[in-house]
Amino acid sequence: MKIGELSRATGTNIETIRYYERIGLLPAPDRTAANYRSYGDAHRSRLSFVRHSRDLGFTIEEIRSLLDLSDDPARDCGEADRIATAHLEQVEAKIAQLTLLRDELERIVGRCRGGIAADCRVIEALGDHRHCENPH
Amino acid sequence: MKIGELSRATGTNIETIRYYERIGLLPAPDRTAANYRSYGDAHRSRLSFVRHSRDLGFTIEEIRSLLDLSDDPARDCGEADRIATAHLEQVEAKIAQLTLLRDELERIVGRCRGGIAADCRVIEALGDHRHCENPH
DNA sequence: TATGCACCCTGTAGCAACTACAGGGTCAAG
DNA sequence: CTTGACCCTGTAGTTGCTACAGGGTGCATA
Repeated sequence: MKIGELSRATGTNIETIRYYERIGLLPAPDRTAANYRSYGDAHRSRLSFVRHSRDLGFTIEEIRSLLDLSDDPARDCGEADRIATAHLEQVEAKIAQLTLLRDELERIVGRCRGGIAADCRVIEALGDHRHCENPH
Repeated sequence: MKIGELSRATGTNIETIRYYERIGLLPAPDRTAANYRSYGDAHRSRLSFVRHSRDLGFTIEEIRSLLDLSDDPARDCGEADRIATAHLEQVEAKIAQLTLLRDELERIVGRCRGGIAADCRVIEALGDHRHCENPH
């Protein structure tokens, strides 16, 4: 399969596939006589793994570790669980932070009554942290 | 006030202050005889505005628009409200997305019973989107 | 007077994770 | 034989900083 097909099969931008190869996340595939990349099923499932992990918010380095693990089926699986657990904690922390932020924005938004900027409570609130009720 | 003082007064990295000046977010201050930047209260409150807005997740370009508005007190304030409302909606969308993601990660994490990678359900789940219950 | 240290300056390069060209080659259909 | 879709490499841009390298300034202390 050529790069365009792999791109469609996995929903990945062509440039991104080449980027993953360049940084060593995907192995370099064979080439055709015309120097086109030629992929097989192993490439497709590896790329799916990468995309799915990226969609779940794992970093490239985390994915690299996860791929190393799955490349060596004899290794201890606990490491994969640790990476995923740590990532889950990060996501939870991010949600908590964004929730505080949302509450603060809700307080700020809608206080504007359509006057002129000099009287704007939105601008006033942005300029002065003391108007906030939460740390953020 | 020199840049180090402004840095401490606003909790902003010195390099970041110079960066904001370079991209035109902060006006270039006067210089001392030794070519040191010399800031006044107007700079400090403008920088506080920028920092606070960044903490609330506004982009540099959004902040640029908000600053333009506050620089011209006669202008219509509705624009500030529109920017803040749009931003709030983005934050809400991000929270919703991260929540789906968290649910998915929770399903994946903890399924590992400490075996070997070949049997790892974490790795299996990452490789196959069909194990997911949500879009993400 | 020397010298040490904290502070300041400019300019450039790095980070993550792509994305977007420019400038070229290949291949099948009409 | 040309058109159009596809592929190649290499480099530069994106956001919002952060981190040097290599130098200058200013003040207190030995």
